[in-house]
Amino acid sequence: MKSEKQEERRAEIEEAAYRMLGEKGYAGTSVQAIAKAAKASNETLYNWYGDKKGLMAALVARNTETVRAALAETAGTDPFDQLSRLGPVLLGMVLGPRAVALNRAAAADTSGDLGRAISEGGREVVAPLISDVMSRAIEGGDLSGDPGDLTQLYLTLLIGDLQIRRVIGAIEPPDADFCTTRAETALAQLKDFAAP
Amino acid sequence: MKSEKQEERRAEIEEAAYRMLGEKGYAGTSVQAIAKAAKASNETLYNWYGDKKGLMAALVARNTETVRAALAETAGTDPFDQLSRLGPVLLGMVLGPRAVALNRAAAADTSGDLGRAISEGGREVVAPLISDVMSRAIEGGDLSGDPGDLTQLYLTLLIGDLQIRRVIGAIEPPDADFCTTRAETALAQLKDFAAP
DNA sequence: CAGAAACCGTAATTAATATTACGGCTTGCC
DNA sequence: GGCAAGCCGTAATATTAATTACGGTTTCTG
Repeated sequence: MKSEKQEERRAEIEEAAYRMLGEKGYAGTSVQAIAKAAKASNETLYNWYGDKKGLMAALVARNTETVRAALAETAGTDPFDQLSRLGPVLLGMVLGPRAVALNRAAAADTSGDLGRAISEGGREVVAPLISDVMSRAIEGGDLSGDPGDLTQLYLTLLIGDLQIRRVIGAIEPPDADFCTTRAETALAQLKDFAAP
Repeated sequence: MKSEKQEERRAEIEEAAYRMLGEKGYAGTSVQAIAKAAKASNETLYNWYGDKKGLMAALVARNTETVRAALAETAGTDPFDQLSRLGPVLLGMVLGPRAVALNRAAAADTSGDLGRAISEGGREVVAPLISDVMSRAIEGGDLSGDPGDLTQLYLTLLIGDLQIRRVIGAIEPPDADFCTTRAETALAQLKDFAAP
């Protein structure tokens, strides 16, 4: 109700939740443990979030905001410029601890609610943004094709199956260099595919 | 020990395990439930597989065999022919209930053992197979580039982020048409990209 | 066929954990 | 100041599931 302070508290709690998820995984993270880590009470967590899944949903929402903000930072005039800045950031987030933890939680949710929430807050927020860039590139005569298709292709080339492999623990967290290189490759391939 | 009969029994048990995983997910599937479903005893499961993770590892191994066998079926002389037959099959398996169930189990395994096992039994069995096909295509003058790179690119174009989206429940199981179409697209893009 | 080993059904054991409850302290509001 | 609501620490409840145990039966094995 009193947004100022409580909002801050929520941030702390969700921070703690991320920390626990990262350390112990979804199944290994109890609500009580999160409460203890955040020095909050069990009661508060249940009052605020409803249940464990509700808490996860809140994490997803917060992460969506973070992603949106980070990508907004990369706005630019030249489409390729913007893509080359956006690519590594996006890849880093998609493979970063938060997205991975949330995807693992969603994988454990048989209802599929979390997964859909992630999808809506992730892909469906990012895609329009990239689609805009593609449209500008097409207008500028730098690419040809349908903006939506190009967006899908770019995301495929950029992310590919890296995220699933990261989520199941088959690969280690990548460093910044890797993300940069991969993003460059993806962009180069995109240009090649969709040359006017 | 007595391979004939016990092997059959194991198959039944693992069949039941897959069924339960599909219905209830990893966390929702208890070893007892599997035992009951397979009309086996708890004791037997623990004797044979050690623990729950061991059982999952056995499922992974069995699935590896299935994948290998299915892909071996698609052997052919013309590389593109083979790819166009192999693509839909591979995609169907990767997005099928078994692979999805196992990936979900691996996502819940903080040790990463299952994930690595899946990776070794999946990607690392499939990749050399495709790499061979690529080599033949290159020798025949139908493609150019490095076989390993082309394999990675093909897998990226074919699978992309479909598997993670499927694992978190963001998309429904695909039908055969979808797999066929997507495989055709991936192949076309590969040809386009790696034209000699 | 006898003895042993393996297996089934069923239950005990043990640990967590999601969720609820409660007495006491803080804090904003009148 | 005083009170009402919200929050903390702590504990109770209740359920679930991993793992172990055991008597009775089936199945090998010699």
